[in-house]
Amino acid sequence: MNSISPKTIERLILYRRILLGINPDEKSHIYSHELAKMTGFTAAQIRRDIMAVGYSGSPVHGYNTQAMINSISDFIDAPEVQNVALIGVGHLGRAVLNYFKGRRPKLSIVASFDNDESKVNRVIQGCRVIHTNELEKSIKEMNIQVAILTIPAESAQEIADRVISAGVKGILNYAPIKLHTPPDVYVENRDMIMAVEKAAYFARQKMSEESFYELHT
Amino acid sequence: MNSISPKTIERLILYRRILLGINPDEKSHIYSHELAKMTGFTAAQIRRDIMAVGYSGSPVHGYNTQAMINSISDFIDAPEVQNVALIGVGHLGRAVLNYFKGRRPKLSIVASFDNDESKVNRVIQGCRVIHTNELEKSIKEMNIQVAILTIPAESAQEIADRVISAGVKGILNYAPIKLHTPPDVYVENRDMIMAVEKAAYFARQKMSEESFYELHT
DNA sequence: TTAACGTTGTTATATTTTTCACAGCAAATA
DNA sequence: TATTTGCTGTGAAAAATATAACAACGTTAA
Repeated sequence: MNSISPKTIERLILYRRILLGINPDEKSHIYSHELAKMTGFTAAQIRRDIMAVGYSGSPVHGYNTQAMINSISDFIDAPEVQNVALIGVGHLGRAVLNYFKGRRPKLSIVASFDNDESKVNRVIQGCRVIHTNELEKSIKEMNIQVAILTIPAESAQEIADRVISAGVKGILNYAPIKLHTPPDVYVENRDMIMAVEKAAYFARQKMSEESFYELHT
Repeated sequence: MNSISPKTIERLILYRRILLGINPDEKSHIYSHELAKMTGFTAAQIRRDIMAVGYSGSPVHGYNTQAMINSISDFIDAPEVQNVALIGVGHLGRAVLNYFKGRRPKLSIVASFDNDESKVNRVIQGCRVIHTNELEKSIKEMNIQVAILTIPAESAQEIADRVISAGVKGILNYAPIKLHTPPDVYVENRDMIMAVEKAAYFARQKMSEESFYELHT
């Protein structure tokens, strides 16, 4: 049972995205160093990652783009469509719905929830809004395993508890709070405030690196 | 020049957030294992990270929350306020503005940009919208070093090039595309589609782990 | 006073992740 | 035919990251 690293998963998802953007009629094959250039990773790392999904390229032509997409998809995607719920139809929720809409055939945001009566039953970004009262019921009915939390920090833990009780196993958490969850639930945190702080910190680092080199040339 | 790892930076930002949420009158000190419980990291790792910022606790009382906040802040924050720009005042942009507003005293989103005439000059989430035509000019005038890109993938590279030409050193990129940037610019990618795919993948993993254990007990 | 306790700071160890380096191979070339 | 070329796949090495382990040390309690 050799588990694959989360970082590799992220990269594989990126490779697939890039490959999907290539017209196979114009370019049926691709070399690891070409993908490296496009993704910013190293060629060796790409070869390693590809190894992990069990696909092999040709030493002469490189990787067949279609075959590689298929291998990655076999590895990453579920055999059938996975249903996803989005909780919190504010600006962020709408943005996610909009970005995501129709992008991944094997993933479908089938329900959105909000406790704002004025939103309930409206269809927003192609998704009908259900009242949060119905959260557990709807999640069970629709067999939803993944939940996206685009709600304020104050309500995040409560909602997390509720979706988990209804059977959700993966949470994408945009609330700037550490969720307390059982070990059989995966949580991916996307803290926007932290992201800005991080970018600002490393921007500063880059600036000081620059002045360092200027001094030493 | 001992550089600190990005992972440690992320954790430090989280520690500070948690510490800021503690009332110092009720709890003036905290032990590494308490922070561990709250953050989900291990106590050893927390002690390590704290070491990196040069703060020391007491073997008896643990860490003084205020002193620790100050040490982390001295380490993470710039001495003066860093100015940040947000480009793309759609749903996502508004969400970021709203989440971020007033959260970090040393970071200020001082300008937002959009090329939709109907938004220009309106004040959205407390920030006046400037036309994208004025991007370079405004960034230089306001001495902005960090840019948040909440725009569609199609325009992301062009905008990135432009903000970099105007002096930006850190980019927080929400567009689902790999930006091509010079080495003296830091890019933090926050790809929402990928985040959903990742959460879905690991949700599935958790489910199969579970059935694995069920079979073997 | 002395011993036991519980925590930090830090060194050592383990683990994970990335990079290097090169054998092996088919095609192109001489 | 023999040689060169330029790729992949992968074992080995290196680098980065996390964990374990424990001395040192006030405090508490006997």
